[in-house]
Amino acid sequence: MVNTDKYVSLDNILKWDKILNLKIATLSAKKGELILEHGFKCDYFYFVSKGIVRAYYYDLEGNEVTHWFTSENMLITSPDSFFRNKENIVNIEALEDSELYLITRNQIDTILENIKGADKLFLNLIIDFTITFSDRVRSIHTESAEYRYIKLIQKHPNIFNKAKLSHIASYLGIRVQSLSRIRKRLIS
Amino acid sequence: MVNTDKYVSLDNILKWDKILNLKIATLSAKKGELILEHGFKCDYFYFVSKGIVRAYYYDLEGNEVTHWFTSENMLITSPDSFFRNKENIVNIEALEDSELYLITRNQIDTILENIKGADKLFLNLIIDFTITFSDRVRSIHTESAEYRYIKLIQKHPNIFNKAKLSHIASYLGIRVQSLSRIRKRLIS
DNA sequence: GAGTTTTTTTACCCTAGGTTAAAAAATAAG
DNA sequence: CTTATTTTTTAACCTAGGGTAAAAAAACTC
Repeated sequence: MVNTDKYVSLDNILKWDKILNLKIATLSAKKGELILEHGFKCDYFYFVSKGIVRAYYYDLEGNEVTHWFTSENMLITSPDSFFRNKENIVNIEALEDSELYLITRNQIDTILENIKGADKLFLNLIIDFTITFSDRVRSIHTESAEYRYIKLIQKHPNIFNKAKLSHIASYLGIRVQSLSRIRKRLIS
Repeated sequence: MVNTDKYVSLDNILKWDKILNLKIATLSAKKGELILEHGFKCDYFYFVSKGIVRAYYYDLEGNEVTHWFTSENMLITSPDSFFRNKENIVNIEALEDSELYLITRNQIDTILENIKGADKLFLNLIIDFTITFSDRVRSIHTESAEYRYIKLIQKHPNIFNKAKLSHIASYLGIRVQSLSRIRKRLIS
């Protein structure tokens, strides 16, 4: 029962599901389909085993704002709804046909209570979330939209080649038109 | 040895220190003193038992940019240095005379291995970090600097009445002059 | 409490990105 | 293919905040 992995992986999930008989649910989502809708509670930690998904919310004018992207073998949820029981504000949609594992809080508790070392895996998972968002704040505050766009495309071509420009623009905190302007500037 | 608290508190730290003989170090920092300097590793999770501290880094032009503030009974660290062993980029300074407990990774491991329920406390702690930063990104992308300034002052008067305007401005992602302009607009 | 240093405000002009609207290009649907 | 729809680009003008510099106010220092 010793676990030597460093992250919560699909292998782990399948193993835990089998050992503890958790009956973790799965979900197939077609391109464009909503996986989670805002306004309710978020009951799952979603593990994306296939595809790419996008979380977004609306600003005061009703524009979609991309919060983050998640691709294969990564987890996504609405932290303050899933962990703190607040009303969920994000929508999660599939950017291409996707497959997900839906893990509940109870299942996580069961895993934490029965699998030695799982606490460190989940801790590491959440630490990665923290580092990612923390660095995102730093990036927004110290780097230009143009620089951040270039960095994104280079670092995550798989994600950003599938996303619409409007998704990327709002992820960067700018309008599509501005991103288009930036792209034009980059070509010449 | 059952632990019913929800967060990593000073009480917890003192109790763990006693039970496990961790010999957690303490640090007194005078107003203006640096608690952590960038360029090295960050070896501690800092628990602020008294005072207010500020974490900041430098942008490409050499301007200080406030990353976050931490006041009494809260923890602060450089997540990707402390947890991932990267070179630390933040400086942490005392905004007033402060007292801190310095917790090492080994001490945390010892706590996790010996105290039943501590895993959930640390998990909750890191989840709060994630929620805070995640919401900060949302806030930056959907709310004006003026609105975010008003919100800060109302929500954390204790912190933001002690900080210089330049600290608050860079926390908001704007220049002091712009914050000054916003403040003038708010008076009239 | 006069003088020095730091912080905050003000003012002027500048720029990245916003807004609105329309054209062009790419996708999807028949 | 052809048409309809969605996405991306372009353009003209607007605005929040940036850059520079200097004045005013506040906070230390001796």
